[in-house]
Parts: sequence; C-alpha cells; structure tokens
Amino acid sequence: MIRKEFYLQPDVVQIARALIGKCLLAFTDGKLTGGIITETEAYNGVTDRASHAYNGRRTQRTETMYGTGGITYVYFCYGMHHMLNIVTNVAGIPDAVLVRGILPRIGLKTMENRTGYRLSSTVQVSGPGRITKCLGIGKQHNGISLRGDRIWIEDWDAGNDIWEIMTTERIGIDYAEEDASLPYRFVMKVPQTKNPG
DNA sequence: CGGCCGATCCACT
DNA sequence: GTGGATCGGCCGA
Repeated sequence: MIRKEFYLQPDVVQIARALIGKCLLAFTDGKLTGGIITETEAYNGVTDRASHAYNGRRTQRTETMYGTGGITYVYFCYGMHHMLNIVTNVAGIPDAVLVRGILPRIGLKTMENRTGYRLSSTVQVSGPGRITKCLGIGKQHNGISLRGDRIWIEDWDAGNDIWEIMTTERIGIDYAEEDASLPYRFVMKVPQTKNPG
C-alpha cells in the first residue's frame, strides 16, 4: 500500500504521472477487484478552471477535495456515471487526480459480471465511468481513506515492461478556456499483446 | 424552486 | 460523428 506521504506531495501533476503503472484495488460487495492505472488527469487546485474547486469554490460536493491527500473524491456526472478521483496535497488545497483507465488484473470475472463487458488482461478499460462500474465504486465511497481496506493503491512490479507514458490535454473540459490545453493528462502506452481466444 | 448542464457512454449511421 | 439517456449539483431569482 502506498505510503501516506506520496499523496501529500505538493505537485498534483507529478502525482498524476507517478500513479501510472501502479495498481488500484477495491474491495466492494465482498469482492476484490483491481487493475493497473493506465490513464490519469490532474486537477490543479483553485487556479485550474477545469476543477470543481476553481476560484476556491466550496460546496458540499467539492468539500471532499479540500481534505487531506490520500482520500477519494467520488462524484456523480451526466446522470449515470460515477468518477473516481484521488485527493492530493495537504488539507485546504483542493488538488485531485481523476482515474480514467486501468488494465484489469484482479477479479476480472467479478468485473465482467458487474458490467457485462468481456475483459482481457491485455486490453485496458478506458473511461472514468467504466472504471467505477468495474470496481463497484459509487458515491458511498466518497471521501474514504486510501489507506483503509475498501479502496487503495499498491506499487506494482512492471517486470520487464518498459511503459512509455504519453502526455496530452485533458478530455471533456472545453469550458475551462485556456486551462483546457494544459498537459495534465497521462496515458500509459499499453504493450500490445495478442488477445487470447 | 426552476432551469441549465456536466471531468460520459453507447448505439446507431 | 452524432444524439439520446438521465439526474444531482449549482446558481440565480
């Protein structure tokens, strides 16, 4: 399990990049599921127009982002999707990292049952709404510790794989004006492997 | 309290 | 590439 200090680091963009290749795990509904994080986006505090906490906005929803680094921020969007974010930095600074993609590693059967998807350990699941569906994460998981036994992150041995990380603009934030073009999205180039079966 | 809209996904063309 | 689904958060009145 990743140490608490990791989440308290002041540079959320660095953390978003560093989270690529680590393993996200969730124990929900009595089932363990997880996968390697392949895609993240950083949301950089009160100066980031793309962030829910832009300009210091504090509401019941955004309050979670102001918590101490190392907790979740789960919110509901588009009337049907839950988004999982990792809150970072010290209390009072609303930095967060949106998890957008994983490479399934643990509990594939459970994830398939939850979603109806046909999963493969070599094909990444991309899309923040899909991730939470796979892992069984909902708003009941908002604001919980990443050092507990429900949702947590582990370092992962990449073995001989050298994973190239690409940097791009964030997705779906056209409203963020000039901040929409910031290089805050990180994507792991998944090694192409033959799909079984 | 009413209305707008979003850090999306899927089916269809 | 487009549009429908679908609903809570947020804001202004």
